[in-house]
Amino acid sequence: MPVTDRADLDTVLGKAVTILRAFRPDDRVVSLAELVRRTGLHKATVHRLSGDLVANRLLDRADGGYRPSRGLFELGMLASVERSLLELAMPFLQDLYERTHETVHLGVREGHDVVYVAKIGGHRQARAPSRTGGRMPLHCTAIGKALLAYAAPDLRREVLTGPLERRTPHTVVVPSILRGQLRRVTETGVAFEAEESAVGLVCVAAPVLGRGDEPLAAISVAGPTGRFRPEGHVAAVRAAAAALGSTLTRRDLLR
Amino acid sequence: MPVTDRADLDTVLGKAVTILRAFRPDDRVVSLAELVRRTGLHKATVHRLSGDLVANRLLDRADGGYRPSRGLFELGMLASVERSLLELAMPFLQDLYERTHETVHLGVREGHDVVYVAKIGGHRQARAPSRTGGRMPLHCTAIGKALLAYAAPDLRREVLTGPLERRTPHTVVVPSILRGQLRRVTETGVAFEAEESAVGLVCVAAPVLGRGDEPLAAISVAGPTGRFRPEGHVAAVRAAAAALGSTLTRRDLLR
DNA sequence: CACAGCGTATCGCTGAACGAGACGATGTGC
DNA sequence: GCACATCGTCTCGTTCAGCGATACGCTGTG
Repeated sequence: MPVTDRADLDTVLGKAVTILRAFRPDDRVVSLAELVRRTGLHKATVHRLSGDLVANRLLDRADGGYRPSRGLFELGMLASVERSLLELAMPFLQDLYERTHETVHLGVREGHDVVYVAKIGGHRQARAPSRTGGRMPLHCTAIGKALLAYAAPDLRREVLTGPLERRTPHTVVVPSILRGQLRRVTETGVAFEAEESAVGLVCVAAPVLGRGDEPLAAISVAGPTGRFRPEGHVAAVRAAAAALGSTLTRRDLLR
Repeated sequence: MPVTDRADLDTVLGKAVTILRAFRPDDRVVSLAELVRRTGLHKATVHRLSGDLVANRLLDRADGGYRPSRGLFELGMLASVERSLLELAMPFLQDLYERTHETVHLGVREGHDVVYVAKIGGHRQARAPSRTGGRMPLHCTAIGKALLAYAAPDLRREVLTGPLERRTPHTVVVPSILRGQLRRVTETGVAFEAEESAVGLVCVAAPVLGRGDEPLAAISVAGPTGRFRPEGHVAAVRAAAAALGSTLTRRDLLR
């Protein structure tokens, strides 16, 4: 029921963007027919526009279909805000990784989702569904809870009253419980997640606070259930987030 | 004289892409007038299309202009080849960083350029002009030389006979000298760069070889002139590249 | 005050984009 | 073997989205 940010389908540009967004992170190639199905556009239109997108180097032809190209990757990296945030954050994420040797995430809020700006991990990387540039609902991830706990009350209310999508059997879908968790986050400065977004994954996160009201981002450390003890990394995550926060404040990263 | 991949300016899509590509990595916001100047398109056209791009969440309005948005970043991350390469490579890049604590790059070839797919660094990061998603000419970077030395003879000839752009006083612009360097690269398995792309920056790289002829990518370690001794990292870079190469081969990263 | 540069808005004209539909190739079940 | 479905590609007449010349108002600036 969200006012889906659906692109304007009456304009060429809108259709092209719709086609691009029809690709999902995990498919290698998508056939013309599949694109038609996903977008709901006319076959001839998708055929023609896909051809144009290839000509403009936003898509590649491959086997029996299309896939997003390197040119699209390059374009995406022009997003200045993400890039400068990423570049400033990288040293701190590296430190954190080196201290923990677990999967480290950096995420920002967009609507009711968290968008992962960076994900770094080593060989024994947890099987996390997160991807750089990917999305997850706020309410079922540690990063999301960290962002939500420190966000504007209006936003928090919105999320708490809206439907809380169940991702795993452990996802917290009861508003009152979630509210309690968020209160604890503001008390302790860290947020936890226990297999709420993906089975087998636990996580601890801390918000990156700037001068403004809304947190600028959040940092998390994730690992597999069992071996990984999130409590053991509280100090490290908190320190990394705080250090990044004061750096960003000093550099005055504008909204 | 390269058949510049200039987008088709007779189509809406081509113009839109042209506008997007008019943004440079380092500008925060770009005014309408500046976009008009850079693209050569009509003022009214840029005005209208920029509006459409904002409506489709590929651009943001900011202060007195536009800038690439988070939506564009997300789209870019759909590029599957880059993403899967990046995800498989990350652990090895992390190891390399941890061993060296210097700036680590992963790059692939695109035309006569290297495109950086990843860049990780710590606090004492070298002041490198490289950026994730950015480009550099092949002939003046360590990664580029590594890719070039192992590339198809045709490509090597093309680059060597074409103009060799001078980036710094140290850029190698004499074909015969460059050819000699490339020969040494194939003999030793590593490529060097000494302030050839940016003053104050030295670099050592090794190719990531797969089953095919063309190298899949290259890995480099970079640091500031003076303190940083590239020779000291030869073994580490070579090891990382080899390990990644065999992993990619095993996983059969196609094309 | 004159002028230049900017963002925005208007408005007829025209050709790019549209989508119904045809067509050939391939695959699949009977 | 045939009937049928699915797919990618292409054609073609219609029409409306996109076009750009032009105008306007709002800055600064000499």
